[in-house]
Amino acid sequence: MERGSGIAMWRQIEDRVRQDIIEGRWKPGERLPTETGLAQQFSVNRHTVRRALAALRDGGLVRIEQGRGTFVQDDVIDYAVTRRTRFSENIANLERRPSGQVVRTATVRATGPIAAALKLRRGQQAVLVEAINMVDGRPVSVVAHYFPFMRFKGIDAAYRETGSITKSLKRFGIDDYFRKSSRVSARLPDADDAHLLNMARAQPILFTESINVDVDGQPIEYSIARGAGHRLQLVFEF
Amino acid sequence: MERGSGIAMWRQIEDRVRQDIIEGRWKPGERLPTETGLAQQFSVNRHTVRRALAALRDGGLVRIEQGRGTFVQDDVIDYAVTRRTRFSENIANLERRPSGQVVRTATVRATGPIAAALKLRRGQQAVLVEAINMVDGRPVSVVAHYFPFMRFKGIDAAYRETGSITKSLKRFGIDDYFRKSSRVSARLPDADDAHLLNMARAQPILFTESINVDVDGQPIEYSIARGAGHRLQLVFEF
DNA sequence: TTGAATTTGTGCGTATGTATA
DNA sequence: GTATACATACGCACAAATTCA
Repeated sequence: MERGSGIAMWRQIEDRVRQDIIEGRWKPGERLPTETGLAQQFSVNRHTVRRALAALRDGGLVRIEQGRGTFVQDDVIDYAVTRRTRFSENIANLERRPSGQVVRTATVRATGPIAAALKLRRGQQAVLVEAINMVDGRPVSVVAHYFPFMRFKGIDAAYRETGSITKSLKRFGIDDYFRKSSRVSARLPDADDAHLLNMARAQPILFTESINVDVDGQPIEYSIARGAGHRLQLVFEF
Repeated sequence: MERGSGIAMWRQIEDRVRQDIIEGRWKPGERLPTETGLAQQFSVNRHTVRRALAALRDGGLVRIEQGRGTFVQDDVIDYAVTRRTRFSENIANLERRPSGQVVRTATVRATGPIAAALKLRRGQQAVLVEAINMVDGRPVSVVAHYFPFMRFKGIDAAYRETGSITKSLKRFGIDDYFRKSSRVSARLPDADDAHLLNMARAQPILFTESINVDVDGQPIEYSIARGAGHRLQLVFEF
C-alpha cells in the first residue's frame, strides 16, 4: 500500500482484497469488514474503499448488499448449450438442483425480432412466459419465452403447473425439439433484471437470444435469456 | 428531472442522456458536452453527472476519454460462430474490412487448460500468438492463440507475415479445420485488454475459450478471446 | 409494532493529479 | 507552457435498507 506510487489507492486496495479472496483468507459467502472498517485499516477515505469494492463487484468477486454488508461471491455453473438444450437436465447433470419460478405470463402481439424468429406476420399473437431459472435455490438467469399463440395457446398455464418448458411442450404434442441458433452478447442488466438475479447493476450479464424448432424445423419458441455473468458459463459443443 | 422523487438524480440523468442517444439527438461518434457543462445543465454537482456517465459507459452507450471528452459509441458486429469459423471471411461477409495486428508471440510451456485442450503433457511446449482483431481499423477482440509446438513450430512467423490464422495453418499442411467447442462468459477486462480494445475497464467483455481441431479431430489450436462486449455479438448456429 | 443502531447508497464541495490539445 | 477535461481523493451530511432489541 503506497501513496504517490503512480497506482491509484483504490486500485491497490482492489488488488489486495482480490488476492486475499483468491488465496482463501476470505472464503465464498463470508462477509468482509464494513466499508468504514476497511477505510481505517487502509488509512483512506470511505469513498476510496467503495471504489475498490465496486471494482471487485464488477469483477464478480464480491456482492454488495445495502444495509447488510459486502460478501465474497460463490462459484460458477457450466451451462452446456447444444442442439438439445434442456435446463433441468443440464443442471441435474452437474449434480445440482434446478428449479423455476414464473415472473409473468402474457399474450402479446409479435413485433420485429419475435415475429421474425417465430415466422409470424407482424401483429399475430404470441404467448410470453417469463421465468427465473434457479440452481440450488439461487437465481442464475431470467428468461422470456415466446411461443406462437395459434399452436401453443394455454402453454403459460402448463408452465405454471409443470415449471418446465420441455414438459409444457409435451402437452402440445412436441416430444422433441432442437435449438436452431443462439446470439450471445455481454451487457449490463437493467434495474429489474439486476433485482431478479440478486446482482449489482454494474455486474455483466450474458444476454442470449435463442430459437428452438420442432422436428420439422418449424420455430416453436424464441427466448431472450439474461444470465448472471459471473455465475454462468455457456459451453457450446459443435 | 425531479429531486426527492425516490429516484436518484444520477439515474434520472442517465436515463435522460440514454434517451437522447437512442432517439438520435446525439449521434454515434459525437462528443457530449463536458461534465461541467452537463452539471450546470442539470443543476447538479459534477460528481453526480460523472456517475450517470459511468453508468452509460458501463452500458456501452458512451466512451469516456481522459483529457478529450465523452463520446457516443458506435454500432455492433454480428460474429458468426459455426463449426467452420474464420475471422476474415466472417467480417468480409458483413461487408466490412477485417485486419489483424500481432501483440506478441512466444513459446510457452503448456499448463492446465492449455495442455488439456491441446492434449499435451504438462511441460510440453506450445506456441503463443496474441493478436488484435480489427474491423474497419477498430479493435473488436484480443485473442491468444496456442498451437502445439511440435507440429507448428514457426507458425508465429507465418502469422506475422500473413496476418491470418487460416493462411498460417495452410503452410503447415492444414487445408481445413473445425471448431470443436467454445466456452463463453461475460467479464470485465483487465487493464491491458481494456487498453488494447480502447474501452473502459467497467465495460463488459465476451470471454471465449475455443478449441479448433483438424479433419482427424486432433486439436491444433486453443484460443482465449476477449471481445468488446458492446461492439460484438456472437451468433451460434446449430 | 416501534425505534435505534448498523451498513451501504447518494450527493455536495473542494483540492490535486494526469492526459490532451 | 497554458488551458481544458477527465481521474483520484478527502470530508461531511443525509437517505435507504437491514437487523435486532
